[in-house]
Amino acid sequence: MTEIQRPGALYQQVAAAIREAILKGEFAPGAPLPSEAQLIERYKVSRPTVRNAVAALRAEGLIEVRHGKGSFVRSDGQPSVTLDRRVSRTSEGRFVMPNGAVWDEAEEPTPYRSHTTTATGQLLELGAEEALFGCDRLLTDPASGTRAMHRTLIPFEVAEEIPLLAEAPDQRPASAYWLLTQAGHKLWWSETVRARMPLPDERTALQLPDATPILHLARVTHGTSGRPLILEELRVGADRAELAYRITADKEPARRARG
Amino acid sequence: MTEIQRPGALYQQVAAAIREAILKGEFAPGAPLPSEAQLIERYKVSRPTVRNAVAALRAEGLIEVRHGKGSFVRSDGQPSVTLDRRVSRTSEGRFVMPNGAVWDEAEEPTPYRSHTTTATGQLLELGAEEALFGCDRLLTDPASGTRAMHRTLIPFEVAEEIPLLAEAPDQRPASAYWLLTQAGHKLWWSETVRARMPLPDERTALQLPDATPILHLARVTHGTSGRPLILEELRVGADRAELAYRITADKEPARRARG
DNA sequence: AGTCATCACTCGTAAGGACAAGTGACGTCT
DNA sequence: AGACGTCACTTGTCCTTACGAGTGATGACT
Repeated sequence: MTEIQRPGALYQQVAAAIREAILKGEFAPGAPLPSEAQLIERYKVSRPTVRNAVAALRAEGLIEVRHGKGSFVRSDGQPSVTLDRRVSRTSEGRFVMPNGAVWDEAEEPTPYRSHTTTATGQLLELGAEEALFGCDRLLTDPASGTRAMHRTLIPFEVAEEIPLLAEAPDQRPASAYWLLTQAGHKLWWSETVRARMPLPDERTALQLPDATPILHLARVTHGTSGRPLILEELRVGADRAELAYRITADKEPARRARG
Repeated sequence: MTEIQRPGALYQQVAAAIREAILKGEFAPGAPLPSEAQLIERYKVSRPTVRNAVAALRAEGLIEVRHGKGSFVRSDGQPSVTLDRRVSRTSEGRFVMPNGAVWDEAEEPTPYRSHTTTATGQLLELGAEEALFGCDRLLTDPASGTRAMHRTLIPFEVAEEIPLLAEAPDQRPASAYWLLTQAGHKLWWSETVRARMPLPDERTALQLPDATPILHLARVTHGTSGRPLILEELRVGADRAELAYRITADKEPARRARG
């Protein structure tokens, strides 16, 4: 290491030096970084040290490494898709998902029967092991290449009350909303948002690059009856998508807290 | 490696074996994993290979490593705080932030003068380098230990029109909302949500563990005039916090798209 | 001219050794 | 009994060496 000795570990000094160089603009977004061999010579350190530094920057999401080609500065790029999470209705009363147009289904969805887990049971205000319909979709946005995993869960009890719902649990959510409305429900939704690192299967299914978290949404449809009607889950790579909400002031007192 | 040879790299096989063992419940959340030495003996591989495998699991957020103590299974814990992102008003019309009660300010906030960047300028529908007031806060929730970074940005032009706003730009957002309302504005908000890996300074400020993304919110306050009034940014570790929104159907046609 | 082998470059994987540094318990000394 | 040093354990850092594997250009062969 030819330079500073400050922050501690050698590889961190190297990482910091490269990070500075990038942020200073010495390496433009998309441009290749020096190869490992060059970094070894530049900073007079061994290869593991260089690789350790590169790994750190990779974990930060600052660079991207391609086998056989080199390391490249990641464009600090904004997400290319904004998912508008509002629910709109046409003048005839039909539901329109603002982003419904851009999503394409990769495969024909096939509904299945399953049961609530502790997590999904809590969101649906049911116990564990309660029967429900499920339907998974892999959505893609051809324009941006964004992928997302969508899951619809409908409790048996709810499906039984809405005949058409039980016959075709593979419908898109907007259809289910319409059926529920025709059954006399006035709908509203609660949505929770989390971010976490993807599991290995999510990484491959969503084709995520390194150091890319996913946004994990859970939307619960509420009707006029007390209990939740539908649970939808959406998982999407945070490198590609951002969410948009609209908020208006309401008069209800604040409640809710968990922990 | 004493077992399977399938997926490719040795360290990935080791990582997969450990991952399986964890998910199978062989190691309970919070329990210590075998030490590196034990893993070396168990799988008959070298130390770098074991460390590589452990590093992979760490990047997945599955385990946590403490220097001098060992590796531990991370509790797949749900976030301990749910941030209700609604805006409520009391019967007198005052604004109440649902989570305002739990947040504590670590230091006295000091407002400053700054300028829009391309990112903040776009959200405020201003150009770059436009003058504005800024005020940063480090929020903490003593009960859960959750930390968050909050920033308020108010364009000069807006502050000039609302006298009290310009005199005390360090007020909490609810106060600013109140002043805007008294100036005749009927408020609504648009909020965008992103997730990304933290920068080094965010990691330390928010005291984030490894492989923990942050949720990055941008809330824009809109009034009766056409232009945005306030921009608030909130950054919080996704291991501790989740977001909650309430959605009602509206009749506006879908718009918006970026990319 | 077109096809394909080769080569030089890149990063990925794996092993081995050595020492530093954090942690906690045990045992000795005061 | 209490304080403190030591020691055995843990992970962290760093080096050397070697080979495997993906990529693209060069050049020879057909």
